[in-house]
Amino acid sequence: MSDERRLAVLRAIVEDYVATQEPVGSKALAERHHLGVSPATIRNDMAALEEEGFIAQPHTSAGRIPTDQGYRLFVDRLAAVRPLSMAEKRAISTFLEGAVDLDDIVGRTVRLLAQVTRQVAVVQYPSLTRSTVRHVELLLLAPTRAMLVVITNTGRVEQRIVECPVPIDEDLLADLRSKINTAAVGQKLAEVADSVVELPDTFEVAQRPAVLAVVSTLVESLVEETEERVALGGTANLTRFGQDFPLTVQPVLEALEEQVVLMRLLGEASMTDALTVRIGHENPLESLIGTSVVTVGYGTAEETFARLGILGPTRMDYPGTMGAVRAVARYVGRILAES
Amino acid sequence: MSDERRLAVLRAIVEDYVATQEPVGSKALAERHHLGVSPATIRNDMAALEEEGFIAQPHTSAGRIPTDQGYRLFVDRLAAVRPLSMAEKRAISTFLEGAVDLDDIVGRTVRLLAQVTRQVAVVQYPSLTRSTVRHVELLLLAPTRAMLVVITNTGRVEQRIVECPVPIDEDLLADLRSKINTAAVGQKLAEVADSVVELPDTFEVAQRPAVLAVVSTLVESLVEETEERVALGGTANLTRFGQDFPLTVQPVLEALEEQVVLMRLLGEASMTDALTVRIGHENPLESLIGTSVVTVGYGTAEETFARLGILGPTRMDYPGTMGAVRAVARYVGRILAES
DNA sequence: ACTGGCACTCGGCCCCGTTGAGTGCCAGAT
DNA sequence: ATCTGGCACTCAACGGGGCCGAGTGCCAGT
Repeated sequence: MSDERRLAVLRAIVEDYVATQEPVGSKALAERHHLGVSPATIRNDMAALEEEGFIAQPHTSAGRIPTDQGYRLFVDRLAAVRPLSMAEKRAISTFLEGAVDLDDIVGRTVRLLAQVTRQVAVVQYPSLTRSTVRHVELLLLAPTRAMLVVITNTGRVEQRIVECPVPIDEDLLADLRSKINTAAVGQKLAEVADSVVELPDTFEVAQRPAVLAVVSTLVESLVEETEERVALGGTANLTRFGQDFPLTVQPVLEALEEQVVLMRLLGEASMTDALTVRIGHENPLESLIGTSVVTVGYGTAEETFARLGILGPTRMDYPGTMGAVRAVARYVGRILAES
Repeated sequence: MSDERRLAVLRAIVEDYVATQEPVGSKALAERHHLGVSPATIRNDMAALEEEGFIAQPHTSAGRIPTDQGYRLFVDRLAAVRPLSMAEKRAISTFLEGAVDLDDIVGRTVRLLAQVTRQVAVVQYPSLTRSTVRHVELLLLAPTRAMLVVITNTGRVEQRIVECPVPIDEDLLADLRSKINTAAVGQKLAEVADSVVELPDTFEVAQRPAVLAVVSTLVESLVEETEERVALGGTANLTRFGQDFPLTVQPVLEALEEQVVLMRLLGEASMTDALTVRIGHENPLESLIGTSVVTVGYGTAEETFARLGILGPTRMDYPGTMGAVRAVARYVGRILAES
């Protein structure tokens, strides 16, 4: 029994099932995909595939549907990422061109992804961990109250209010400002803490409390704000999945409301820019049975900013979805590199 | 036929239907609510109520359910806003106390509302139109590039990059900064444009291009950023509404993804702080048949910052929901006033 | 190693009778 | 006048029975 044909049968099953959403039987398979064998032969192959755990039958007398394992094999060995048409590419490009700031870029991206893939889209904001400091500004709001503004190379701006134990004067502030900038500009956020920790020592003792307040707020904000943000869109697409899926809609919606969960879905530590597909049980959440997650990193050639991707039922069009996700990621990376 | 009893019957129907989600019949009504009359009498009242359009029967031989008009009457004349228990109030208070910045406050509020009402929650960010300028800061990033930061009394911070046709020096910038602040601080955002428009005239001709660039960016940003933002949460609650509602889940989810639509839901121009209830067709969207929107303004005693509210099926617990929405709004207003 | 044939299983569908909640109406009671 | 009890009627929901057909596994034959 040819091993190749068995794979062909699996591929056919996945493709048909994804297209029709119905268990696919040997007869239909033999007709629609012109593999030159009879239904009976296919049945034997199917029996073998089932034995190995790649497909299953919902009821005794029904067709087969792929298991998570079956999809996995399909994605790994049978599916080529389908590139997008020129028209699609152009549409993506022009839609993203119009963005005016970071929020807008991310917002557009998430809408775009949702629309193109017709799935739920998730986009991480460019990671602060990897971004560098472009400028740090200090403003005096009141004698004992300053404002700290950090601008990153990815266009993100974070601000904090610093309450000072003692009054600060403008001269001190200016001095501090320039020293902080000298120490921090160009550094990755994570490294800034080390660079500024010894700054207070360079000031007179009387000034140290104020300096310390500012520096510690800076360090604290960098650590704290490193927490990643995530944008979400296309949840309406969840309802497209007929009557079988809705039982799962609830937990999925719940999961999607938790930032932390979204972060985990996007692949946690796996900070490569590789296109990854997590199928059903491979996901870190138990409540996501029946759903797959397709993600990829985006950024410039040199560094990955963050990840984006989609979430949908395991029975999705993997080649097309993967192509769309990858294409969108590329354009977003390009746009961000320009700005 | 006593008009009062007819109202009592309507109230009973609404209450029972909201509780059970099933059409309510005359017999059950007579039993559960001890109005001292027989089912037959109630039937007569029901017939009258139906005649007037307050209730309807889904099938010939089924109980009655309230119409949108029926709910309207219920809300207007029969329902008292139910105040929350001490425990609930305390929970709200402590949950909101922990917030660290504006985003956090809004985020917590939306989660809180969703949880307390078990509906979809919507919270407008404090309106920039009504807020005032607390401080304007100018930083020189490069000789022809400045950064403009506007801090409002509601804690919101907006920043813009200003590209200058000619180099600016620090002295000019300092002068401009102080003049802008003198003119703008304390003003409502909408009024700032008028206050600063003549500023360029007070500078030397050579400096005007630079000043103009900054001022026009300021004005532009104030106009543009007046666009309201909205936070959304609790969409998972949409799935609670059994099998009849899900047909409507799709359009609702779609609607909720549009910021503009959300803004309209929250009541557009109706910038009072009054608790308002829009029932079914009263909503500005056709796709929201079967859903009601309960909103209220929040802010300080003097001014309303924005609105917040929830969205759920017309068959909701109005007294409880209204109470919860109002209570949350009060606490949010208080928190914002403090900070 | 593949194919055609065959018996078998079982979910989906349609038809149909039963059930029971709920209604409207009317004649009688208060 | 107003309410009540009784009564006939309607109709959605439920469940059982029978049919159909897609799909399977197995086996004997090419």
